[in-house]
Amino acid sequence: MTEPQTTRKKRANGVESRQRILDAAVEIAGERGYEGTSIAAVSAKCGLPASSIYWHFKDKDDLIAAVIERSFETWLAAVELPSEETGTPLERVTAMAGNVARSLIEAPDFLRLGLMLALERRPAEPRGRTVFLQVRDIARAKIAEMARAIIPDLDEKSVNALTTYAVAGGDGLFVQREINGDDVDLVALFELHAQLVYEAATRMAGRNKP
Amino acid sequence: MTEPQTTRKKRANGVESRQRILDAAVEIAGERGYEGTSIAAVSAKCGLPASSIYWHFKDKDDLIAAVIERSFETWLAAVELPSEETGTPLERVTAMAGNVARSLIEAPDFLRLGLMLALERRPAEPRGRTVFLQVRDIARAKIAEMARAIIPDLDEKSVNALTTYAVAGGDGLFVQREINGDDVDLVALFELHAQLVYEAATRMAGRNKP
DNA sequence: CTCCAATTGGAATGAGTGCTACAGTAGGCA
DNA sequence: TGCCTACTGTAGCACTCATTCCAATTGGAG
Repeated sequence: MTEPQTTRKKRANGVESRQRILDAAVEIAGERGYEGTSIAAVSAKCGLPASSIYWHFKDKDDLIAAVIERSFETWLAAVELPSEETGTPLERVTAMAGNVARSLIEAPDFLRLGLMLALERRPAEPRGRTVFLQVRDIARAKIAEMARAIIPDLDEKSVNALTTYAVAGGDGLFVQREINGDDVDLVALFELHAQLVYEAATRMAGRNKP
Repeated sequence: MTEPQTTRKKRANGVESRQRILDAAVEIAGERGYEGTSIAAVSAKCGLPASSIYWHFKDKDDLIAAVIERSFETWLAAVELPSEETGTPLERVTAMAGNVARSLIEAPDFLRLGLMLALERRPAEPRGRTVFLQVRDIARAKIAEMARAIIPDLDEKSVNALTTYAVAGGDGLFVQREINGDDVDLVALFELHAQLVYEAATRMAGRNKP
């Protein structure tokens, strides 16, 4: 308690301040979007003056990008915990979908904010939007890879269409829950989605090599 | 040409001005969202001074709500044109889905702007958001009604889940296209979606009354 | 013509915007 | 002890925001 070892104790509470700023920013940005997130509002919510925000972040764009990055990491931590490796392929896929659904309930900021940024198409694209799209492409690639692994007979065009469809379903179901609230059973709908995509995949594969 | 009959010819070009304002506003709002839509920007784009905008619309909120309403009507006109009444139920459902997809390509403003508003959750909800959610519920009810008509054995819980899933898929696929652009074949994916939902529906019905 | 209402033009208002400059403070290290 | 770096606080800049006021303009009605 007196002496920290590896990372020496920061002289001031700068790290904590940074977190407080990000906490405030993620809340406001999730409520009001990019333009609606004013430095003054973040400052008021976290109790730190604007100059502190500008000490920690280059500008507003940088702040929003950092918010996206951190909320992505939070979400990743929520998804990647358990991964059932047993059971039929359908069971595995369904379990994973349920897992993603639960992680989105637990840490929805990433996708909510990301979709808000993604739908905007302003001339000068905010860095946060770029970050979101990159990170999203990684998730997309993972799904595609899984599809190829489970059903090797699929041609690339089918893999592509199925992956797009799978991601889209996830987005859409998430949006439903954001709109209609807790009476949308996200886990059940994600599991249904996984099942339908899986069946479509096997059918597509069968059409190629019967 | 000399004498109009029912509605007398307006003295000035007020109606056309209103349209020009809405045209400019729908473009900017679709780019930048609610907060990003400034009266000054709309004024610059449509060539009319801010005072004219305030003559036609009570305030910014009123303008955005009007934008939503008009773009909804535009979209409705694009959807409701043809409706195949022949073929198997699956063919009819698929044809309708393709129709919706084409209408969304032709008139995407309504859903793009609506989703942007829907994802925001600011304390004082903008009127435009309310309008969007109401109008969306109507579309939802139509889908549910169609599901009951085509597959009468479905219990209400299944109808509800399937309807939510169907709408969510539509939203999600639309978002994919907004993000990834024209290399997303919206019509094909909507048709795939319709097929999968239809099959899930028949299976659910079979589980009830085999 | 005059009168009136519909519409436009431009300027002004006051609050809020992102952002910066800079002085002040406090902890770790010499 | 004093210096350096990390951070906080105040004040303010230049600009934009939504909104309002009011003086033109325009075109049909009497």
